Amino acid sequence: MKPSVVTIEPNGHFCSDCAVRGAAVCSSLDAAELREFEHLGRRVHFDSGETVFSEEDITTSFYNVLEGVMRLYKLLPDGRRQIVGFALPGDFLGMNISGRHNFSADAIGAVTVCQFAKAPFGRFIEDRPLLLRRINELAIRELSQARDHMVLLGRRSADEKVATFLLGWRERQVALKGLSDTVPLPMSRQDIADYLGLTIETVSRTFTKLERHGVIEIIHGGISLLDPARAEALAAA
Amino acid sequence: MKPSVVTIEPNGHFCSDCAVRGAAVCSSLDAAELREFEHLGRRVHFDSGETVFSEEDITTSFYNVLEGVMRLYKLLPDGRRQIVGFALPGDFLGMNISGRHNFSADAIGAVTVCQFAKAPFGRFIEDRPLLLRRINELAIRELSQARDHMVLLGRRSADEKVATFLLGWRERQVALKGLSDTVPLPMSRQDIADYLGLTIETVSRTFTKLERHGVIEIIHGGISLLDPARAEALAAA
DNA sequence: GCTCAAATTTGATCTCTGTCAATTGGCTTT
DNA sequence: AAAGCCAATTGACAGAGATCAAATTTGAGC
Repeated sequence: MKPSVVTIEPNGHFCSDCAVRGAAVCSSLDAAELREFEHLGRRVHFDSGETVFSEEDITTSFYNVLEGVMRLYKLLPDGRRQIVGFALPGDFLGMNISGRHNFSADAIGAVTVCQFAKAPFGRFIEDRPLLLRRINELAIRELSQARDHMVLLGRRSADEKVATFLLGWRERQVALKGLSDTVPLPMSRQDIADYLGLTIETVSRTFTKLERHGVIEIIHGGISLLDPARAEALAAA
Repeated sequence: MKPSVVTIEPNGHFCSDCAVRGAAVCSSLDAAELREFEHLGRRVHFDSGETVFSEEDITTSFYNVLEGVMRLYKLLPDGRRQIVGFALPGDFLGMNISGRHNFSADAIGAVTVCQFAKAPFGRFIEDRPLLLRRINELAIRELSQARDHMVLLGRRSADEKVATFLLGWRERQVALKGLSDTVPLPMSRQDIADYLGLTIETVSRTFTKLERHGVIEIIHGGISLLDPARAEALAAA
């Protein structure tokens, strides 16, 4: 939204104690490579609502999300928006073949990324097939998720969409922070609507309905999943 | 649909005069590698309607489409279907990280594929980073297409969906067979509906409406694009 | 050419979700 | 605490596309 005010920590971070080490691209590197890799990336912070990169921008960097949540979206000429995904710690952004980003990304809440300039990163990959393999793995995983989301967008009802979203989001939280039935939802209702191909009103009504039926409880900044089994049933339909 | 009757040409085909050489994965191989590669793949034919592989099947092979069209789709438990793409000559199928296919694929009309057993193909890639790079490129391109399709499914009207589909399909035909305003549509209306997240009736009505307005002419086995400019306008909206 | 089945088109109606509008709630600023 | 603002909720209504149903066209055998 607003022009980015970016804070670059000049120095003093180490991959070896990186929060996402193991989950991220860098999991394919050994200790020696990691030390070299360290010099390629810079930690960069973004404040809530800041845009990290925009669709059609020339790709100058790749990004490894370290902390926070980002929304990834595409806009139609008339302003309609489709959120194509939410990025969480461990996600790797910026791959493309056109040399331009094919979606926009902005921070939902405070975000920290590990930013790599495109050229040196490309050179680093060159003779590290394992890293390329890892990147390929991530791309294929995303492709699979994208296809799942197509099914949701094209063939599921509003109720199913919302239930599926809540369960899927919880799943990701669990993978990141461990099991809990309290699901934080840092994104707005509008974000959820644009992710599910619905309107904000329909999302809101569906949340209310789920709450009335005792499936969830709407709490500040998220929901509490009271009846996971019923939610699963709604999602599968 | 029916159990597959597969014809394996025992021998006598050569990558060097393969129709998709250059467009496909193999474009990254040099002459020497190609000769070795030749022994890995077998040409296999599928008749119209035959299933090449099914979602959740253990992945035993990769496929390079040589001729024909395939529909790639996912089913919900209750039978609703979402077609996640159509595969044309040059497309590479079977990549996944779970070891299982994450969609089903069947032949629309007669199809020829170049089939590779998973293990030897994996070994062949092992020490050929260029091939891996090429596969990665294809995955990333598909990912980009998948995201475009999410926008269509989530945020476009029926008219826009159909117009976008016709233009996109024509584009692929052009890339494959050269420019023509006659667009063959080998897939059924139901397939188109399941690709666009619509019903067959809506697709049919939209075709009729486009024809009434002089944008297309519905011809045997396809359409003729009478007014590409107006179609573009409808698609962009 | 004739028959039967399947695909497509067309029509009538319904309903889910969108649109428009007003209200409520939460948070920040003063 | 009051004012102002934005996000979220709720209500009333409308419409795009789905559903149900029937007619028509197309294609495969015979």
